Amino acid sequence: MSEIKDELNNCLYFTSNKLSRMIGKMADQEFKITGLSPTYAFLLSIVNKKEGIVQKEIGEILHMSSSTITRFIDKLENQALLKRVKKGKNSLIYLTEKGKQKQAEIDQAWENLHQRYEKVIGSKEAEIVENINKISNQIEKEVK
Amino acid sequence: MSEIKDELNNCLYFTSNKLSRMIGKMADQEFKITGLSPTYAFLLSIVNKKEGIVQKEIGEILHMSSSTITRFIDKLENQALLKRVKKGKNSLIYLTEKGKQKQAEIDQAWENLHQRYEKVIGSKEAEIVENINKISNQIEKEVK
DNA sequence: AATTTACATTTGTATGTACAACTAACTAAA
DNA sequence: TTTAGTTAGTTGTACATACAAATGTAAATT
Repeated sequence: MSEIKDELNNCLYFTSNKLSRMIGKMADQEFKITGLSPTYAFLLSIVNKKEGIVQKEIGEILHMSSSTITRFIDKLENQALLKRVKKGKNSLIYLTEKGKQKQAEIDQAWENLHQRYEKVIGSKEAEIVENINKISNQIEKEVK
Repeated sequence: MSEIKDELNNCLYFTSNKLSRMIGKMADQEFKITGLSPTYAFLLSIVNKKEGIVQKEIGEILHMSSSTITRFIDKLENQALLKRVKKGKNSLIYLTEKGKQKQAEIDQAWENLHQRYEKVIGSKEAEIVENINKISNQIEKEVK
């Protein structure tokens, strides 16, 4: 019984799933002030940094499949936070005024989230995040 | 543009989501031989270690909500891999013969998964997993 | 014993995400 | 310039997961 717990806790698949769900909850809480879930907010930030970006590139930045990006953009377009401009086979994405105005809230939420988890995990934060990032990139290569 | 990538890569929420999706893919591949997805397989292993376990405890071990566990068990029961025995307000969970026979495959898949990602992330493996585990436990406390 | 409170499980519903199949548009080769 | 191949985006469908409300059962209080 406690063996199986140990086995799970030694499993990268299991622990990183767990971490993802937990930090996800924290992020949901902090991004509540924006009325968006964190990933949607990040997508908006990406467009904010590069108006006219194409969907494919958004997918690459977020490491998400293009169908997922289509769906996210559908929703954000419905909420009038961004708009598509079709150009040949591409869709160029731009923020609306309303989308631009969200940005301040998003930045705030993002900062709050960082501060909150930094308080929990302490000073090793940067190192840990970097490690996680490195591993996931390696696995990404291995897996596709 | 590259700034936003950096910002994302420094964000624990984002990186751990990414890691979770990537290792998830790897795990799906390795658990294909069992005909189950990894979490279902883990659930079966838990029951295997403790026949008659109640659902609540399974949820605690897997750190998942009880409704999720209900749904998982529904499916595994449909596949005749385990069965519920109602006892008062509890459901006691037991493996069927078929469920017991799966166990060897599951252990194999699990081992294959470990070996595969160990090859990728190298010798720091244990340390990294432990770190992730610690962090997610801390965050879990903070967040509920 | 009757009533309230607490707890375990289930159900309804919603969200994030992926894959495979499809369409539309561009590119290269014949 | 027609044909074949490639790429970007969309749609259908499916799965994991959560939360809140509902149900059923047990325990505690009156």
